[in-house]
Amino acid sequence: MREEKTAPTMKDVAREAGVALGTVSKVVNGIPVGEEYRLRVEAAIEKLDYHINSYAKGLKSGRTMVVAVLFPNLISPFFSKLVNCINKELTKRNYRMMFYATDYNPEKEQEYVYLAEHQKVDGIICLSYNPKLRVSENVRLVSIDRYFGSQIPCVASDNYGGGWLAAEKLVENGCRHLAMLRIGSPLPHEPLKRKDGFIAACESMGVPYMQKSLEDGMPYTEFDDFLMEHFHDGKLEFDGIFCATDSLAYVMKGTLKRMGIRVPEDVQMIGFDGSRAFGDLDLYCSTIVQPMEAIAENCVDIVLKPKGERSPSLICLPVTYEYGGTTLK
Amino acid sequence: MREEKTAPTMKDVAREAGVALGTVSKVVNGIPVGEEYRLRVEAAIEKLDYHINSYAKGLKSGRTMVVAVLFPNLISPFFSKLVNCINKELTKRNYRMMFYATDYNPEKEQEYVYLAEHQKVDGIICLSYNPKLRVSENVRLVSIDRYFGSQIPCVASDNYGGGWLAAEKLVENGCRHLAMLRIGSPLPHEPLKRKDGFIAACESMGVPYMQKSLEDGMPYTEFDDFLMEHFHDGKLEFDGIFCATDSLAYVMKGTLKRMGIRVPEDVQMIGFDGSRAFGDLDLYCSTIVQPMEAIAENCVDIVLKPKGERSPSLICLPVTYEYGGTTLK
DNA sequence: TTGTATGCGTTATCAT
DNA sequence: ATGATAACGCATACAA
Repeated sequence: MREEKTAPTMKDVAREAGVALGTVSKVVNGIPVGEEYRLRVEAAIEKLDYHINSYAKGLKSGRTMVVAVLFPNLISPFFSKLVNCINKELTKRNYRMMFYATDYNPEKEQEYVYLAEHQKVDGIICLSYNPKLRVSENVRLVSIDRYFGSQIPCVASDNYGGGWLAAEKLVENGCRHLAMLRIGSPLPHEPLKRKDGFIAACESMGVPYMQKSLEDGMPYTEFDDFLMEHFHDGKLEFDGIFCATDSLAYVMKGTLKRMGIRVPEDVQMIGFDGSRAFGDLDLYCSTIVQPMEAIAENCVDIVLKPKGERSPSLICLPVTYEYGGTTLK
Repeated sequence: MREEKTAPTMKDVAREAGVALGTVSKVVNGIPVGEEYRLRVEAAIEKLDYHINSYAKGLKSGRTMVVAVLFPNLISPFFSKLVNCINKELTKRNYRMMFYATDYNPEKEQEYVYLAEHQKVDGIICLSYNPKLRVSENVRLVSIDRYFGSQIPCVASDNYGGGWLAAEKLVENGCRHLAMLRIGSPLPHEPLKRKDGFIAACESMGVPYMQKSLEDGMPYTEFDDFLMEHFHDGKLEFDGIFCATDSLAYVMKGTLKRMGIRVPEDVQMIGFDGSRAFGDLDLYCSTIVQPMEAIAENCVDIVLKPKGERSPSLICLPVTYEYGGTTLK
């Protein structure tokens, strides 16, 4: 009667190949050994269908080839698409991805950062809403969209440039009075710069603008009120709107339609993110597209850098404008 | 000068608490020890900020508290939402999720199944397109939407019932001539039953119907041709369309609009999945909603069942109809 | 260049 | 109930 079948170990391979344990280890890890030995070991590995035990390896070496990725969720298309890119990038480098959903909850974010550290991941990539996230010195952590200080590298889109570009494009398309709508997390983070860039562009071009920021918890209906306040004799006071996200632009498009205001004939609109229906079909609106692949690539590059190596504390990646039906062009 | 700081181990805790190593292990794992000892150990753990090394534990115990999740990608809203639910469900049970994107590639699917096995995950949940996926006996694997035989449990929506429900709802809304559009993977999988249920309902109600299946690689324009063939004198031959997915319904809505056919006035349309813009805003169409949470819960329940325990080989979960603008009600 | 021996942090099996 | 000790599978320093 056969004993309970258990996965073959290096010891088994060594016995099968008639070499020492250490030799097998070297072959497996690509350390040069005699041609003769290597072939024997490889044959034995093949024959026994041997695979290295990543837990034993991780225990011994301290490296686990796993990166933790912390995002609020996978529901929002921006998040899921970015996580998809990060995963692809990690896979390309033979790393695996452990995913944690933080649900926008600062305590969970902190808890999962600790958890991931104790789980001995090789690095953490997080998109955090916790302004005072703490992280141990031992683990590389890369932040997306939130700058935590010069010790923690942050990767983001060029939000400032994107805001600027949005204003420019609206004006290029003939708008003369702009407005910006956004939902303002009260906490500072990179996407806030969308507003700064937008305003700077307006002032630089000498174009009048107004803006409405909603505090985090407020219902979108506040925006409806804002629109109504500036709606006289069937006409809006502005002819171009920059929404801080595509999601917001999508909602406002509905509101405007209900008010009988035509987009883009009466008012043009630009969003931010580059979200597409079903991930790869139509844009929801004309938009400032974030370079997901580049963000992912930079995050992974940095998170996998050797611990000693210094890395930039903030990387801003260029955005582009894309037409999506809510502007003239 | 302090030595390179390294995480405290059970040994450190034991020394600090003045007890034996084994006692610490017991406390950590909730095995009863003397009150006195327990308190001392707990204090030491607190003081040293001790955390168990999951790799050492995994090496010894064989259990890793990690489940591998294999999906084609995280771009499609159906996938990302379902993965989000699965992750939530795993987290609830203190498990972690390792994610692998298979990119619809059968070889990758097989490779990642092997990889996950060798990585000693406690289970695998996969949505696979590989008809001849092989999996070792040692790992629990749960399949979503594809039945691999009675040894591998499969969780799916009640696709047959969903198809039936779609036909019923269209007729209820006044349709008298139905059509079904779908992109047929040539391989058998549960969603194929959408068609079967639809047809059975049509025949049971005595309602005439036609259907168009596209082979996997074909461009959607084939559907345009199909519509044109059945478009005479500004009128379609049918007044109700069931699309096999919301994504398809979304595309067809565009096509119909370009043809000057009004939805839902001229033709009503029902999709399948329950996808929402931005994950939680509007439905793209009237649709048969898949119960994501229930699917996730069942997958996780089964995948975490002890190895010996038998589980059902197929679970079909009830779907619901939801109005989304492309039907009269 | 190859083989041997030790230890990584845990769990589990024993005596005590 | 507690404590000493032997694995778990691998990497590596060191000896041959």
